[in-house]
Amino acid sequence: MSTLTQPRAAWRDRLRAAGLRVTAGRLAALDYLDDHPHSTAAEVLEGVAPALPSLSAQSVHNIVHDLTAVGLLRRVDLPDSDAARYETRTHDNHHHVQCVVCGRIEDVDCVVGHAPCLTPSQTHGMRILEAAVTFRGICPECEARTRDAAQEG
Amino acid sequence: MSTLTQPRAAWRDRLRAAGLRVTAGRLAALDYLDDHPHSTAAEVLEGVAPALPSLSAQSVHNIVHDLTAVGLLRRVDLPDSDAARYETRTHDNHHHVQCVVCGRIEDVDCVVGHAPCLTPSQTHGMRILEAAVTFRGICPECEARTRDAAQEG
DNA sequence: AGCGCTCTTTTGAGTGACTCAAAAGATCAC
DNA sequence: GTGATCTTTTGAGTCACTCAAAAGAGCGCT
Repeated sequence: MSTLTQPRAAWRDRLRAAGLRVTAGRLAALDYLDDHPHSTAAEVLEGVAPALPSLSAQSVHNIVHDLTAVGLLRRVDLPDSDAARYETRTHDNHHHVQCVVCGRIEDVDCVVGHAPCLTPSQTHGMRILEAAVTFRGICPECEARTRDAAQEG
Repeated sequence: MSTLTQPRAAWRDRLRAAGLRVTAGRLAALDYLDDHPHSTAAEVLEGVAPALPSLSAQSVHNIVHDLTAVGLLRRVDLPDSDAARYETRTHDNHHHVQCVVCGRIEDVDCVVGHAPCLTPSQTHGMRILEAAVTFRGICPECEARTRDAAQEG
């Protein structure tokens, strides 16, 4: 049922290549985040619990921290979100759209080469390394629901 | 010595217009944030303490929350920042550059009309309301310091 | 100017994400 | 298999922020 882009064997190789040991917790977290991008540490813990009930919240924090450090995960900080989120899509500098109503998060590719977001008008002398862009919007479902509610009134 | 863009009398009027009472804490917080943009609640508390030692941390949280709600302040959520930041520049949809070394934050105007950041390639059907953009870079001072350190090695 | 209703601030406790540290446990090179 | 080393666990602690009730201040009204 899952739509994993990386089989477990690939994760094993990438963990080893990063100099990290292959553990059940790390594989489970990578699998879960591959299938459920933009999850918080708490969500990873909950999602992994059925298969790995012994995994502690602490370990999940260690895991996402370590895997982010070696580039196997990317940390996503969204405005108005209390907890950090993580995803397996790394090194492609994509951005995110979030529905302000339901909180749904989707990826948005950044057009490499054009990257208009990387050329701000004034940089205060700073050399720009990257741009973190979060679009806030309303998804079709929530917009329809809002419209329906308005018509009923 | 201060470079306030708004005299106190203006803040009084804007507070009253928003239906809020004029209190010493609110005026002090507005003054401080006008002079020290992108400050956290803790920084506001510290900066205001000399003039208003009785003001509690709780009150500062109330103040920035309430003033943000009525549009007198704007909340800024920066990646890798544990605390929310606030500024008096509202309603002009500007963005921010942050130095990844020293953490310095500067404003970046958004070119109204062109606003390339508001037209992502795919929106997943979402109607985009706004884009929150944070540029990460290195400020001249930190770059020079890095260069000097490299030459010494 | 003074009274009093209402909004603010204060005080105190509590939540939730995350960190630090030491001991128990698992991984992997040999 | 065995042991050194890395991970996980367990437990305590920090920090930003919230909730709630009582004390206090602002301001409309007379």
